Amino acid sequence: MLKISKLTDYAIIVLGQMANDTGHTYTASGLAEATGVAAPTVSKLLKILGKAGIVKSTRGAHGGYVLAQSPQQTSVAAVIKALEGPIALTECEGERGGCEQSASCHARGSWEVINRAVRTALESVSLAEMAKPAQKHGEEVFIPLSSLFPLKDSYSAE
Amino acid sequence: MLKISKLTDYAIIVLGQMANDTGHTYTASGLAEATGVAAPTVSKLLKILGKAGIVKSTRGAHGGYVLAQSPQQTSVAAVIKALEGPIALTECEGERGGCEQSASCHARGSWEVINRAVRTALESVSLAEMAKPAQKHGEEVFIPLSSLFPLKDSYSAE
DNA sequence: TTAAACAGGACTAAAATAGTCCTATATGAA
DNA sequence: TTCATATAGGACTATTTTAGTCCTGTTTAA
Repeated sequence: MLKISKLTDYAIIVLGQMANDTGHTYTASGLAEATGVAAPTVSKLLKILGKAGIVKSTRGAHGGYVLAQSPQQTSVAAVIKALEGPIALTECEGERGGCEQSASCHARGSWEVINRAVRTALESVSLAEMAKPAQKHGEEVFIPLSSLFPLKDSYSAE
Repeated sequence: MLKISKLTDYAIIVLGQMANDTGHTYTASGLAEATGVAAPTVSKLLKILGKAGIVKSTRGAHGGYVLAQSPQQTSVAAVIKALEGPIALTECEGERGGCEQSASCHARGSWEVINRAVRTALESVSLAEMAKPAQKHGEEVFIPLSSLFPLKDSYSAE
């Protein structure tokens, strides 16, 4: 499926909650209650997000989690990457020799272009935008996706 | 995972093979041999692609499959859609009431923007481009992805 | 010292995918 | 008419992923 996992979905919701008050330290159980996501699940994903550097944790009494960066600086891409690994629609990226489909895989380069497009789209949306309160979504969303396509340029620049 | 399934991957490879000679009628077993994909698997995916109208089939002796449209007219998005359903990163699309995460899902509208971006990226790449013979992919791929972002416009036009 | 919280894994259950196989139907040719 | 070739459709199993829970250890404030 070309879908994000539920864990990633929950992560966006939980992080969106944390974006409401970046000065506050949130506990896992508190976030679970606030979002309706099961407590062990919230705990699990916060640990992963902690390792990825998306949230910072404080242990011990009065401990908890805060966003490591502002909601504006945290991209959806980073969250997906933390929970699901690098954003690529096919396996044949990164590792060499994984896909030895004889010589029939002319498609690799094209997949890379597609991957890049998807990646850029996801990098262009910040947590702040995802967390915005309902504002008649569907007709009034203005997200700066314009920087998306100098694709050809970024390609040759590499 | 934000990945396409193996079946979809195979489909692109098989369709790429068929794009080589649009006048020729290919049998499932012949395509299996040519691509290295297992015969039952090729057979399975061609049936699905047939239902979706991406290939046309002829039964009986001397039967087989041909592309229903030219490789230029067949988009990667159409192939993914045929095999995996509508392109959407989250479930909360289409059906109403699937995601009753209380009121905490402010994210829906933003997901829709992201979905649209991904969908557009995939619609912008044709089978012809995926099937191109190796041409130093990675520095020489010119794909018309420019039409991608009148996103805001297409939004309000809905 | 104790209670509150995170850290790190281990583990089970459920769901999705991958892959194979069987039977039925259609078609062209001997 | 019969036979070989192919697709149509679906059932089925095994494997892999994902989801979700739980346990044990460590840190810290009161």
